[in-house]
Parts: sequence; C-alpha cells; structure tokens
Amino acid sequence: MNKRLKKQDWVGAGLQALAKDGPAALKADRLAAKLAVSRGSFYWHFENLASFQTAVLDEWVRFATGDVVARIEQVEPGGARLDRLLEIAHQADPSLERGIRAWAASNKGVAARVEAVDQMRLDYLANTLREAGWPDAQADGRAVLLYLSNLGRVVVSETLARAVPLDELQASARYSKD
Amino acid sequence: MNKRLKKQDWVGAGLQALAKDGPAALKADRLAAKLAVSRGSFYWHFENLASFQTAVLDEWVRFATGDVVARIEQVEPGGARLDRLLEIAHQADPSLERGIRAWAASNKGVAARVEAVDQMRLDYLANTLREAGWPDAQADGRAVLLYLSNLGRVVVSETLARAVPLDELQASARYSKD
DNA sequence: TACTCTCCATACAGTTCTGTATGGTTTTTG
DNA sequence: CAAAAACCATACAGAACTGTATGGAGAGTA
Repeated sequence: MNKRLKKQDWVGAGLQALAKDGPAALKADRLAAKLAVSRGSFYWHFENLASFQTAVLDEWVRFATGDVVARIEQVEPGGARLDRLLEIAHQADPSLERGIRAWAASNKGVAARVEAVDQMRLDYLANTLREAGWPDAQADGRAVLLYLSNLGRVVVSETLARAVPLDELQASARYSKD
Repeated sequence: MNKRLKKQDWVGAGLQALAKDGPAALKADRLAAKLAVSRGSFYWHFENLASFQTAVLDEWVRFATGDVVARIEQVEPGGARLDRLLEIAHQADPSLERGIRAWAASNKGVAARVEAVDQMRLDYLANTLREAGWPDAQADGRAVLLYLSNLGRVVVSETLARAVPLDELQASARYSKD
C-alpha cells in the first residue's frame, strides 16, 4: 500500500528534516520512522550515513545555485534584474538555508561546500550589480554587504526577519555617487 | 594533582565546545573527556544535561548583552560611539555566536532566548543610530540592515568574513539625506 | 583529630543510534 | 511465466550516550 521509495525520496526527506530540525535530524533511524519504513530501505539505497549526507548536501548545492539563477535569467539584465534578485532572496523560505548553516557549524566538510556556494552567489551578485551600473571597484564590497544582510535574515527568527525593509535594501543596491 | 572543578569550569568548557564543534558537543560525555574527569563530576554540579545547557545559554546571554554594551559606553555618545560599535562587532570572534545560532536552529527554547537577545541588540543599535543623527523613522530600518549584515558575517567562512569592508559599513551607517 | 562538606570515580541499567546479515516481497524484464 | 532486479523487514552486535547509586578522597572547620 505505502509506495516504495527511491533514493530521491530519502534525499527529499533529508532536506525537509534538515530544514525543520537541524542536522541532528539527518539520521537513518528518525527518517525511516518519518517515512514509515524500516532502516533496511535506507541501507539498501545508501552505503552508510555519510554517503547519504553527501547526497543531501549535493542536492542542496544543486538547488542553491542553478535553480535560483535560472529564475533570475528570465528577467532582462540591468536594474530590474537586480531588484528581482533581491526580491526573490528576500521572500525565500529561510529554513533550509538555516539548517545548512547549522550543519556547517559542526562539520568542516560541509562548511567547505557551503563556502564554495557563497563564493558563487557572491560573484553572481557582484556581476548583477555591475550590470546595473556599479563601477568594478565598489561592486564587490557592496555585494558582500547585501549578501550578508540576507544571510543574517536567514539565521534570525521569522518575526525579526519580517522587519527587514525590502525597499531600503533595494535602495542601497542602486548606484549613486557619494 | 588535576585541580578540582567548579560549576563555572563546566560552563566555560561548554561555551568553548559550542564555539568549536557546535551544539552536538554539549554532552556530559565529551566534555568530561576534554576536562580529563569523569561524568561523576558533571552530575554532581548539574542535575541533568538540560540544566547544564540552560546554564551555558544563560552565560552566553549575559556575555552577549551586558558585556558588549559596557565596552561601548566608555566612548562619548554620537558618531564616534557608532563607529566604535560597528568596529567592535566587526572584529569580534564569530565562532561562539555561530555555535549559538546553530543551536537555535534545532531548539525552540534556545531560539526564543536568542530572539530576545537580537531584539535587545537591535534596540540598542537603533538608539545609537538616533544618537548619531538619524531620524526616528529611518533608524529602525537601517539598524536591521546593519545588524543582519553583521550576523551574516558570523555565519559565513572566516575567509569570506574578512572580505567585509568595515569602512563601507561605517559609511552606510552615517546619515545623509537622499 | 574528628567531622563535614565538596568534589570525583566506578559500576550498572537503559536509550538511541549505526551497520551487517539474511531472507522475503514486490516489480520489471526476457 | 520465470528469472532477475529492486526494494524492504527483522534480528543481531556494538558504539555513544544519559542518569542513578554508591563509595570514596580532599579540603576546610570545630
């Protein structure tokens, strides 16, 4: 009756658990319980816990880079694209990103992968800023500021995150000589 | 020969372990090993694991609020105090704060305490902004932006955190009609 | 010295997990 | 339909932990 699971089902459940309960939830035991199945299934799909966690992290990297970019590229380059980028980042559900950061705090390997993602996203943001009119010299610094403020939004409480003013954020992303 | 421990020694070791290895390191077992002592000591000082963790969190709250404020108040109010505040926050070791955030990601009770601290620090920052010349209407929004960008700095890698431009941060904290 | 706190070691029972081994049950395919 | 492949349950051994119970050892005090 309960349909059989595939590798991707486990990975999906892993991402969900990570977002909801943090990295401590990435256990064969708990996930099996949540999926109403025995650990026999888990150890058929994955060699061990580490390889499962690698698969979960891989999936996040795929999602956290390619996926977002794809949605942005539908908008024409320039200021509009920058606004859209900030808007998407601003209204995204922070729970998974928060789980990933918590995971990285206790695992060097994860931290390294996350750092690479941060670097890619930063480069992309800086490039978008340049497309919107920022001079090369200042684009990088401003990109860091904007990216980190969004990352901060991810790790504070939901109620506090709602206090972030999107318009002021977009304003500080528009170039003006000063 | 190995001197006997007091409650505070355990709490201190807890904070250190939290900063270095995340919340999963807050176990009687591991801490006892690190302190070269048996768990008998732990359970003499603390009723159980939860009460120990509460003590650790309490200690962080004390440190994360009162301590920083005390260092700021030595500077005269105004723009200088604001610059000093940003500087202190900028050069602080992020590892403990990172551990706390990771902990909060998997524990509602911790998250609530952290949210309260965030709120206090935000209020203090907004007030400092007003002291430095910001109008009431804009001080709150700018405070959120500044606070979150610093929080973002806390959760990214050390190398990336060093890319944050302090001067640009201070510049965006100076008021100018636009 | 004797007595009393304070602090610690050791041993035990119990929980939550991992990983393996083995066999059974579906689903797909020749 | 029969064989193969994909998927899952169960049972076991063991690691990493929690919490309790008990018997000390060390430092301070009458």
